[in-house]
Amino acid sequence: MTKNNLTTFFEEFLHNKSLFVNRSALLSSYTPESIPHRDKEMNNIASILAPALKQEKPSNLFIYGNTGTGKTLVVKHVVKNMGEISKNKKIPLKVIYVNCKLKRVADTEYRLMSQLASCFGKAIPSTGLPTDEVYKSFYSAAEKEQGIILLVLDEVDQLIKKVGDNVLYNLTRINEELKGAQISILGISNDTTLTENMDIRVKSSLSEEDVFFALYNAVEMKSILQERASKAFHENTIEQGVIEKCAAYAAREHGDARKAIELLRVAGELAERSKSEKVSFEHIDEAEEKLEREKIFDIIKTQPKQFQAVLYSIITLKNKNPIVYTGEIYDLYKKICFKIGLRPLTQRRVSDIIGEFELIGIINTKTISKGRYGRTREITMSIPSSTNPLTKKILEEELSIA
DNA sequence: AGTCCACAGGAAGGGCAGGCGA
DNA sequence: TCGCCTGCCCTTCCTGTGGACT
Repeated sequence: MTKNNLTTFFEEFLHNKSLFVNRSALLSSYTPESIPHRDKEMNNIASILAPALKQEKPSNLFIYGNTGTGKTLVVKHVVKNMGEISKNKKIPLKVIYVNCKLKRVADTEYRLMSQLASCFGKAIPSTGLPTDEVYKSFYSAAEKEQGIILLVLDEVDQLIKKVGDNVLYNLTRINEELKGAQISILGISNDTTLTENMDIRVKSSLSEEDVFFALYNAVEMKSILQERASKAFHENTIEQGVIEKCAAYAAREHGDARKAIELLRVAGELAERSKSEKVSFEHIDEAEEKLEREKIFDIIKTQPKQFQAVLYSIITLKNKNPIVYTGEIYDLYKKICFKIGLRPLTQRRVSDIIGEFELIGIINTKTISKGRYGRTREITMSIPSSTNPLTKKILEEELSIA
Protein backbone atom coordinates (compact mmCIF):
# COMPACT_ATOMS: atom_id res chain seq x y z
CA MET A 1 0.00 0.00 0.00
CA THR A 2 1.37 3.41 -0.95
CA LYS A 3 0.97 6.36 1.35
CA ASN A 4 -1.95 7.70 -0.63
CA ASN A 5 -3.67 4.37 -0.70
CA LEU A 6 -3.22 4.06 2.99
CA THR A 7 -4.76 7.44 3.64
CA THR A 8 -7.70 6.57 1.42
CA PHE A 9 -8.06 3.30 3.27
CA PHE A 10 -8.23 4.95 6.65
CA GLU A 11 -10.54 7.66 5.42
CA GLU A 12 -12.87 5.11 3.97
CA PHE A 13 -12.63 3.14 7.17
CA LEU A 14 -13.73 6.16 9.15
CA HIS A 15 -16.43 6.98 6.67
CA ASN A 16 -17.91 3.50 6.61
CA LYS A 17 -20.71 2.99 9.00
CA SER A 18 -19.80 0.28 11.45
CA LEU A 19 -22.09 -2.68 11.83
CA PHE A 20 -21.30 -2.76 15.51
CA VAL A 21 -22.70 -0.55 18.23
CA ASN A 22 -20.81 -2.33 20.94
CA ARG A 23 -18.54 -5.08 19.75
CA SER A 24 -17.40 -5.90 23.27
CA ALA A 25 -20.79 -7.43 24.02
CA LEU A 26 -19.65 -10.38 21.97
CA LEU A 27 -16.23 -10.79 23.55
CA SER A 28 -15.60 -13.65 25.92
CA SER A 29 -14.46 -11.15 28.54
CA TYR A 30 -17.89 -9.53 28.50
CA THR A 31 -19.98 -10.11 31.57
CA PRO A 32 -23.66 -9.69 30.77
CA GLU A 33 -25.91 -8.14 33.40
CA SER A 34 -28.16 -11.14 33.31
CA ILE A 35 -27.63 -14.69 32.21
CA PRO A 36 -30.70 -15.99 30.43
CA HIS A 37 -32.06 -19.47 31.17
CA ARG A 38 -29.78 -19.95 34.13
CA ASP A 39 -31.91 -18.47 36.89
CA LYS A 40 -32.44 -21.77 38.59
CA GLU A 41 -28.74 -22.61 38.67
CA MET A 42 -27.80 -19.10 39.69
CA ASN A 43 -30.24 -19.03 42.57
CA ASN A 44 -29.11 -22.44 43.61
CA ILE A 45 -25.47 -21.44 43.70
CA ALA A 46 -26.26 -18.14 45.36
CA SER A 47 -28.18 -19.83 48.15
CA ILE A 48 -25.38 -22.31 48.72
CA LEU A 49 -22.77 -19.56 48.92
CA ALA A 50 -24.87 -17.00 50.77
CA PRO A 51 -23.83 -18.12 54.28
CA ALA A 52 -20.41 -16.66 53.47
CA LEU A 53 -21.93 -13.21 53.90
CA LYS A 54 -22.89 -14.17 57.44
CA GLN A 55 -19.39 -15.42 58.06
CA GLU A 56 -20.41 -19.04 57.97
CA LYS A 57 -18.46 -21.37 55.77
CA PRO A 58 -20.58 -22.39 52.77
CA SER A 59 -20.56 -26.04 51.70
CA ASN A 60 -18.00 -27.04 49.16
CA LEU A 61 -19.62 -26.96 45.77
CA PHE A 62 -19.12 -29.03 42.67
CA ILE A 63 -20.42 -27.56 39.45
CA TYR A 64 -20.49 -29.64 36.32
CA GLY A 65 -21.81 -29.56 32.78
CA ASN A 66 -20.59 -29.39 29.21
CA THR A 67 -18.43 -26.62 27.81
CA GLY A 68 -20.20 -23.36 27.13
CA THR A 69 -23.23 -24.01 29.29
CA GLY A 70 -22.53 -20.93 31.36
CA LYS A 71 -20.91 -22.49 34.43
CA THR A 72 -18.01 -20.09 34.69
CA LEU A 73 -20.19 -17.15 33.75
CA VAL A 74 -22.76 -17.89 36.43
CA VAL A 75 -20.17 -18.52 39.13
CA LYS A 76 -18.27 -15.35 38.30
CA HIS A 77 -21.52 -13.45 38.31
CA VAL A 78 -22.60 -14.72 41.71
CA VAL A 79 -19.19 -14.34 43.23
CA LYS A 80 -18.76 -10.83 41.87
CA ASN A 81 -22.05 -9.85 43.35
CA MET A 82 -21.09 -11.24 46.72
CA GLY A 83 -17.79 -9.45 46.49
CA GLU A 84 -19.52 -6.12 46.00
CA ILE A 85 -21.89 -6.66 48.89
CA SER A 86 -19.12 -7.76 51.20
CA LYS A 87 -17.11 -4.72 50.23
CA ASN A 88 -19.97 -2.33 50.90
CA LYS A 89 -20.84 -3.92 54.19
CA LYS A 90 -17.23 -4.54 55.13
CA ILE A 91 -17.72 -8.27 55.44
CA PRO A 92 -14.41 -10.12 55.19
CA LEU A 93 -14.69 -12.27 52.07
CA LYS A 94 -12.01 -13.14 49.58
CA VAL A 95 -12.48 -14.83 46.24
CA ILE A 96 -9.70 -16.66 44.46
CA TYR A 97 -10.22 -17.81 40.91
CA VAL A 98 -7.80 -20.21 39.25
CA ASN A 99 -8.09 -21.91 35.89
CA CYS A 100 -6.45 -25.31 36.29
CA LYS A 101 -6.09 -25.88 32.58
CA LEU A 102 -3.36 -23.32 32.08
CA LYS A 103 -0.33 -25.27 31.02
CA ARG A 104 2.75 -24.67 33.14
CA VAL A 105 0.74 -22.38 35.42
CA ALA A 106 -1.68 -24.48 37.43
CA ASP A 107 -1.48 -27.97 35.95
CA THR A 108 0.43 -29.72 38.74
CA GLU A 109 0.01 -29.87 42.49
CA TYR A 110 3.03 -27.67 43.04
CA ARG A 111 2.01 -25.16 40.39
CA LEU A 112 -1.55 -24.91 41.59
CA MET A 113 -0.48 -24.32 45.18
CA SER A 114 2.10 -21.78 44.15
CA GLN A 115 -0.55 -20.05 42.07
CA LEU A 116 -2.87 -20.00 45.08
CA ALA A 117 -0.17 -18.68 47.36
CA SER A 118 0.59 -15.93 44.88
CA CYS A 119 -3.04 -14.83 45.09
CA PHE A 120 -2.23 -13.85 48.67
CA GLY A 121 0.79 -11.99 47.43
CA LYS A 122 3.30 -14.70 48.24
CA ALA A 123 5.75 -15.19 45.42
CA ILE A 124 6.76 -18.84 45.01
CA PRO A 125 9.65 -19.86 42.79
CA SER A 126 8.76 -22.02 39.78
CA THR A 127 10.73 -24.93 41.19
CA GLY A 128 13.06 -25.81 44.03
CA LEU A 129 10.75 -25.84 47.00
CA PRO A 130 9.22 -28.99 48.45
CA THR A 131 5.51 -29.16 47.72
CA ASP A 132 4.55 -29.24 51.37
CA GLU A 133 6.57 -26.08 51.81
CA VAL A 134 4.34 -24.47 49.20
CA TYR A 135 1.31 -25.78 51.06
CA LYS A 136 2.63 -24.23 54.28
CA SER A 137 3.18 -20.99 52.49
CA PHE A 138 -0.42 -21.02 51.35
CA TYR A 139 -1.66 -21.98 54.82
CA SER A 140 0.20 -19.21 56.52
CA ALA A 141 -1.08 -16.67 54.03
CA ALA A 142 -4.64 -17.92 54.38
CA GLU A 143 -4.26 -17.86 58.15
CA LYS A 144 -3.70 -14.13 58.07
CA GLU A 145 -6.97 -13.60 56.24
CA GLN A 146 -10.16 -13.15 58.14
CA GLY A 147 -13.52 -14.59 57.29
CA ILE A 148 -14.41 -16.74 54.34
CA ILE A 149 -12.30 -17.53 51.31
CA LEU A 150 -14.06 -18.79 48.20
CA LEU A 151 -11.66 -20.81 46.13
CA VAL A 152 -12.90 -21.27 42.57
CA LEU A 153 -11.09 -24.01 40.68
CA ASP A 154 -12.19 -23.80 37.07
CA GLU A 155 -11.62 -26.74 34.74
CA VAL A 156 -10.66 -28.81 37.75
CA ASP A 157 -11.18 -31.99 35.69
CA GLN A 158 -8.06 -31.22 33.69
CA LEU A 159 -5.98 -31.04 36.85
CA ILE A 160 -7.39 -34.22 38.33
CA LYS A 161 -6.94 -36.20 35.15
CA LYS A 162 -3.33 -35.16 35.08
CA VAL A 163 -2.19 -35.38 38.68
CA GLY A 164 -4.93 -37.28 40.50
CA ASP A 165 -7.30 -36.18 43.22
CA ASN A 166 -4.71 -35.92 45.97
CA VAL A 167 -4.58 -32.13 45.62
CA LEU A 168 -8.28 -31.88 46.20
CA TYR A 169 -8.05 -34.16 49.17
CA ASN A 170 -5.49 -31.88 50.76
CA LEU A 171 -7.45 -28.78 49.87
CA THR A 172 -10.72 -30.08 51.24
CA ARG A 173 -9.01 -30.81 54.54
CA ILE A 174 -7.32 -27.45 54.76
CA ASN A 175 -9.87 -26.00 57.17
CA GLU A 176 -8.81 -28.42 59.88
CA GLU A 177 -5.46 -26.64 59.96
CA LEU A 178 -6.76 -23.12 59.77
CA LYS A 179 -7.69 -21.05 62.75
CA GLY A 180 -8.62 -17.72 61.19
CA ALA A 181 -10.16 -17.93 57.77
CA GLN A 182 -12.28 -20.76 56.42
CA ILE A 183 -12.01 -21.94 52.83
CA SER A 184 -14.84 -23.13 50.63
CA ILE A 185 -13.99 -24.86 47.41
CA LEU A 186 -15.95 -24.43 44.22
CA GLY A 187 -14.87 -26.96 41.62
CA ILE A 188 -16.03 -26.37 38.07
CA SER A 189 -15.77 -29.30 35.70
CA ASN A 190 -16.53 -29.81 32.02
CA ASP A 191 -16.36 -33.52 32.52
CA THR A 192 -19.70 -34.68 33.78
CA THR A 193 -18.34 -38.07 34.84
CA LEU A 194 -15.42 -36.70 36.84
CA THR A 195 -16.54 -37.69 40.31
CA GLU A 196 -17.17 -41.29 39.28
CA ASN A 197 -13.51 -42.20 39.48
CA MET A 198 -12.62 -40.02 42.41
CA ASP A 199 -11.58 -41.18 45.84
CA ILE A 200 -14.75 -41.49 47.87
CA ARG A 201 -13.47 -39.16 50.58
CA VAL A 202 -12.63 -36.45 48.07
CA LYS A 203 -15.88 -37.01 46.26
CA SER A 204 -18.01 -36.57 49.33
CA SER A 205 -16.16 -33.56 50.66
CA LEU A 206 -15.87 -31.74 47.35
CA SER A 207 -19.46 -32.24 46.34
CA GLU A 208 -21.19 -31.50 49.60
CA GLU A 209 -23.44 -29.72 47.17
CA ASP A 210 -23.52 -29.99 43.43
CA VAL A 211 -25.13 -28.11 40.61
CA PHE A 212 -25.56 -29.45 37.13
CA PHE A 213 -25.68 -27.25 34.04
CA ALA A 214 -27.71 -28.81 31.26
CA LEU A 215 -27.14 -28.02 27.61
CA TYR A 216 -29.01 -25.10 26.12
CA ASN A 217 -31.71 -26.18 23.76
CA ALA A 218 -32.13 -24.55 20.35
CA VAL A 219 -34.75 -22.08 21.56
CA GLU A 220 -32.68 -20.95 24.53
CA MET A 221 -29.58 -20.67 22.41
CA LYS A 222 -31.41 -18.52 19.91
CA SER A 223 -32.65 -16.14 22.55
CA ILE A 224 -29.19 -15.85 24.07
CA LEU A 225 -27.74 -14.97 20.71
CA GLN A 226 -30.52 -12.54 19.96
CA GLU A 227 -29.99 -10.70 23.20
CA ARG A 228 -26.27 -10.36 22.68
CA ALA A 229 -26.70 -9.44 19.04
CA SER A 230 -29.13 -6.69 19.89
CA LYS A 231 -26.52 -5.17 22.19
CA ALA A 232 -23.66 -5.59 19.80
CA PHE A 233 -25.05 -4.72 16.38
CA HIS A 234 -26.98 -1.85 14.85
CA GLU A 235 -30.53 -2.62 13.94
CA ASN A 236 -31.18 -4.50 10.72
CA THR A 237 -27.58 -5.43 10.16
CA ILE A 238 -28.12 -9.14 10.49
CA GLU A 239 -29.71 -11.07 7.69
CA GLN A 240 -32.77 -13.15 8.39
CA GLY A 241 -31.84 -16.60 9.64
CA VAL A 242 -28.24 -15.83 10.54
CA ILE A 243 -28.89 -16.08 14.26
CA GLU A 244 -30.63 -19.40 13.74
CA LYS A 245 -27.64 -20.62 11.83
CA CYS A 246 -25.30 -19.67 14.65
CA ALA A 247 -27.57 -21.44 17.10
CA ALA A 248 -27.60 -24.52 14.91
CA TYR A 249 -23.84 -24.46 14.69
CA ALA A 250 -23.58 -24.24 18.44
CA ALA A 251 -26.02 -27.09 18.88
CA ARG A 252 -23.79 -29.18 16.69
CA GLU A 253 -20.89 -28.27 18.93
CA HIS A 254 -22.71 -29.71 21.94
CA GLY A 255 -24.69 -26.65 22.94
CA ASP A 256 -21.72 -24.37 23.44
CA ALA A 257 -23.02 -20.83 23.75
CA ARG A 258 -19.61 -19.27 24.04
CA LYS A 259 -18.70 -20.58 20.62
CA ALA A 260 -21.93 -19.38 19.08
CA ILE A 261 -21.35 -15.87 20.38
CA GLU A 262 -17.80 -15.85 19.20
CA LEU A 263 -18.96 -17.02 15.81
CA LEU A 264 -21.36 -14.13 15.56
CA ARG A 265 -18.66 -11.67 16.49
CA VAL A 266 -16.17 -12.93 13.96
CA ALA A 267 -18.87 -13.04 11.29
CA GLY A 268 -19.63 -9.42 12.07
CA GLU A 269 -15.99 -8.45 11.80
CA LEU A 270 -15.66 -10.23 8.50
CA ALA A 271 -18.79 -8.57 7.18
CA GLU A 272 -17.47 -5.20 8.19
CA ARG A 273 -14.12 -5.82 6.60
CA SER A 274 -15.73 -6.83 3.34
CA LYS A 275 -17.81 -3.65 3.56
CA SER A 276 -21.06 -5.56 3.58
CA GLU A 277 -24.09 -3.85 4.97
CA LYS A 278 -25.34 -6.97 6.63
CA VAL A 279 -23.99 -10.07 8.28
CA SER A 280 -24.89 -12.93 5.96
CA PHE A 281 -24.75 -16.70 5.87
CA GLU A 282 -21.46 -16.63 4.00
CA HIS A 283 -19.90 -14.64 6.80
CA ILE A 284 -20.92 -17.29 9.27
CA ASP A 285 -19.33 -20.01 7.19
CA GLU A 286 -16.20 -17.96 6.80
CA ALA A 287 -16.13 -17.22 10.52
CA GLU A 288 -16.55 -20.85 11.40
CA GLU A 289 -13.50 -21.71 9.37
CA LYS A 290 -11.51 -18.84 10.81
CA LEU A 291 -12.31 -19.76 14.39
CA GLU A 292 -11.38 -23.36 13.87
CA ARG A 293 -8.09 -22.29 12.36
CA GLU A 294 -7.28 -19.88 15.17
CA LYS A 295 -8.08 -22.37 17.86
CA ILE A 296 -5.74 -24.94 16.41
CA PHE A 297 -3.14 -22.32 15.64
CA ASP A 298 -3.06 -21.21 19.27
CA ILE A 299 -2.70 -24.73 20.57
CA ILE A 300 0.10 -25.59 18.20
CA LYS A 301 2.08 -22.43 18.78
CA THR A 302 2.27 -22.95 22.51
CA GLN A 303 3.44 -26.56 22.33
CA PRO A 304 7.11 -27.46 22.80
CA LYS A 305 9.05 -28.60 19.72
CA GLN A 306 8.86 -32.28 20.62
CA PHE A 307 5.09 -32.10 20.91
CA GLN A 308 4.90 -30.32 17.59
CA ALA A 309 6.96 -33.03 15.94
CA VAL A 310 4.66 -35.72 17.31
CA LEU A 311 1.59 -33.85 16.13
CA TYR A 312 3.17 -33.34 12.74
CA SER A 313 3.69 -37.06 12.30
CA ILE A 314 0.13 -37.77 13.37
CA ILE A 315 -1.27 -35.34 10.82
CA THR A 316 1.02 -36.50 8.05
CA LEU A 317 -0.03 -40.09 8.58
CA LYS A 318 -3.63 -39.04 8.93
CA ASN A 319 -3.58 -37.65 5.41
CA LYS A 320 -2.83 -41.14 4.14
CA ASN A 321 -4.91 -43.36 6.41
CA PRO A 322 -8.02 -42.64 8.41
CA ILE A 323 -6.69 -44.53 11.41
CA VAL A 324 -3.14 -44.44 12.69
CA TYR A 325 -1.33 -46.40 15.40
CA THR A 326 1.26 -45.48 17.98
CA GLY A 327 4.02 -47.48 16.29
CA GLU A 328 3.65 -45.74 12.93
CA ILE A 329 3.60 -42.37 14.63
CA TYR A 330 6.79 -43.12 16.50
CA ASP A 331 8.61 -44.32 13.37
CA LEU A 332 7.72 -41.21 11.43
CA TYR A 333 8.43 -39.01 14.43
CA LYS A 334 11.96 -40.37 14.63
CA LYS A 335 12.52 -39.63 10.93
CA ILE A 336 11.25 -36.11 11.40
CA CYS A 337 13.51 -35.55 14.39
CA PHE A 338 16.46 -36.73 12.35
CA LYS A 339 15.50 -34.41 9.51
CA ILE A 340 15.25 -31.31 11.66
CA GLY A 341 18.06 -32.19 14.05
CA LEU A 342 15.96 -32.84 17.13
CA ARG A 343 16.98 -35.52 19.59
CA PRO A 344 14.14 -38.04 19.51
CA LEU A 345 12.41 -38.94 22.75
CA THR A 346 11.74 -42.55 23.67
CA GLN A 347 8.59 -44.34 22.63
CA ARG A 348 7.51 -44.39 26.25
CA ARG A 349 7.59 -40.62 26.41
CA VAL A 350 5.93 -40.17 23.02
CA SER A 351 3.18 -42.44 24.26
CA ASP A 352 2.61 -40.01 27.12
CA ILE A 353 2.69 -37.05 24.74
CA ILE A 354 -0.02 -38.70 22.67
CA GLY A 355 -1.96 -39.02 25.89
CA GLU A 356 -1.53 -35.32 26.57
CA PHE A 357 -2.84 -34.46 23.12
CA GLU A 358 -5.91 -36.45 23.95
CA LEU A 359 -6.30 -34.47 27.15
CA ILE A 360 -6.11 -31.19 25.25
CA GLY A 361 -8.75 -32.55 22.89
CA ILE A 362 -6.90 -32.61 19.58
CA ILE A 363 -7.06 -36.35 19.16
CA ASN A 364 -9.05 -39.32 20.36
CA THR A 365 -7.43 -42.60 21.28
CA LYS A 366 -8.78 -46.05 21.84
CA THR A 367 -6.69 -48.97 23.06
CA ILE A 368 -7.30 -51.92 20.79
CA SER A 369 -5.81 -55.33 20.24
CA LYS A 370 -4.85 -56.55 16.82
CA GLY A 371 -4.40 -60.04 18.16
CA ARG A 372 -1.32 -61.64 16.72
CA TYR A 373 -0.18 -58.16 15.75
CA GLY A 374 -0.14 -56.75 19.23
CA ARG A 375 -1.92 -54.17 21.33
CA THR A 376 -1.78 -50.53 20.43
CA ARG A 377 -3.72 -47.31 20.46
CA GLU A 378 -5.94 -46.34 17.58
CA ILE A 379 -5.70 -42.61 17.03
CA THR A 380 -8.27 -40.42 15.33
CA MET A 381 -8.34 -36.65 15.04
CA SER A 382 -10.98 -34.77 16.95
CA ILE A 383 -10.43 -31.59 14.97
CA PRO A 384 -12.06 -31.42 11.53
CA SER A 385 -9.93 -32.89 8.76
CA SER A 386 -10.53 -29.77 6.64
CA THR A 387 -8.04 -27.96 8.87
CA ASN A 388 -5.33 -30.57 8.38
CA PRO A 389 -3.54 -28.91 5.44
CA LEU A 390 -3.30 -25.65 7.34
CA THR A 391 -2.30 -27.30 10.61
CA LYS A 392 0.38 -29.16 8.74
CA LYS A 393 1.62 -25.98 7.15
CA ILE A 394 1.81 -24.19 10.48
CA LEU A 395 3.71 -27.10 11.98
CA GLU A 396 6.09 -27.11 9.03
CA GLU A 397 6.82 -23.46 9.68
CA GLU A 398 7.21 -23.99 13.42
CA LEU A 399 9.54 -26.92 12.91
CA SER A 400 11.22 -25.32 9.86
CA ILE A 401 10.63 -28.35 7.70
CA ALA A 402 11.39 -27.48 4.10
C1' DA B 1 -4.68 -74.56 24.71
C1' DG B 2 -0.85 -72.14 24.25
C1' DT B 3 2.04 -68.63 22.01
C1' DC B 4 3.38 -64.28 21.00
C1' DC B 5 3.01 -59.59 19.10
C1' DA B 6 3.24 -54.58 19.95
C1' DC B 7 2.39 -51.97 22.48
C1' DA B 8 0.11 -49.76 27.32
C1' DG B 9 1.37 -47.96 31.25
C1' DG B 10 3.58 -48.45 36.23
C1' DA B 11 7.93 -47.80 38.98
C1' DA B 12 12.26 -46.07 39.76
C1' DG B 13 15.76 -43.23 38.99
C1' DG B 14 18.91 -39.68 36.31
C1' DG B 15 19.78 -34.94 34.90
C1' DC B 16 18.56 -30.33 35.11
C1' DA B 17 17.17 -25.84 36.90
C1' DG B 18 16.46 -23.63 40.79
C1' DG B 19 15.93 -22.74 46.13
C1' DC B 20 17.77 -22.88 50.83
C1' DG B 21 20.85 -22.84 54.80
C1' DA B 22 25.55 -22.81 56.34
C1' DT C 1 30.16 -20.50 47.44
C1' DC C 2 28.87 -25.25 48.46
C1' DG C 3 26.19 -29.25 49.42
C1' DC C 4 21.86 -30.80 49.57
C1' DC C 5 17.13 -30.32 48.72
C1' DT C 6 12.96 -30.19 45.31
C1' DG C 7 9.81 -30.63 41.05
C1' DC C 8 9.74 -31.69 36.31
C1' DC C 9 10.87 -34.04 32.15
C1' DC C 10 12.63 -37.81 30.51
C1' DT C 11 14.76 -42.63 30.19
C1' DT C 12 15.20 -47.38 31.51
C1' DC C 13 13.26 -51.38 32.87
C1' DC C 14 9.56 -53.76 33.65
C1' DT C 15 4.97 -56.36 33.86
C1' DG C 16 0.46 -56.80 31.83
C1' DT C 17 -2.72 -57.96 28.12
C1' DG C 18 -6.59 -58.92 24.07
C1' DG C 19 -7.00 -61.66 20.64
C1' DA C 20 -5.12 -63.60 15.93
C1' DC C 21 -2.48 -67.28 14.91
C1' DT C 22 -0.60 -72.19 15.43
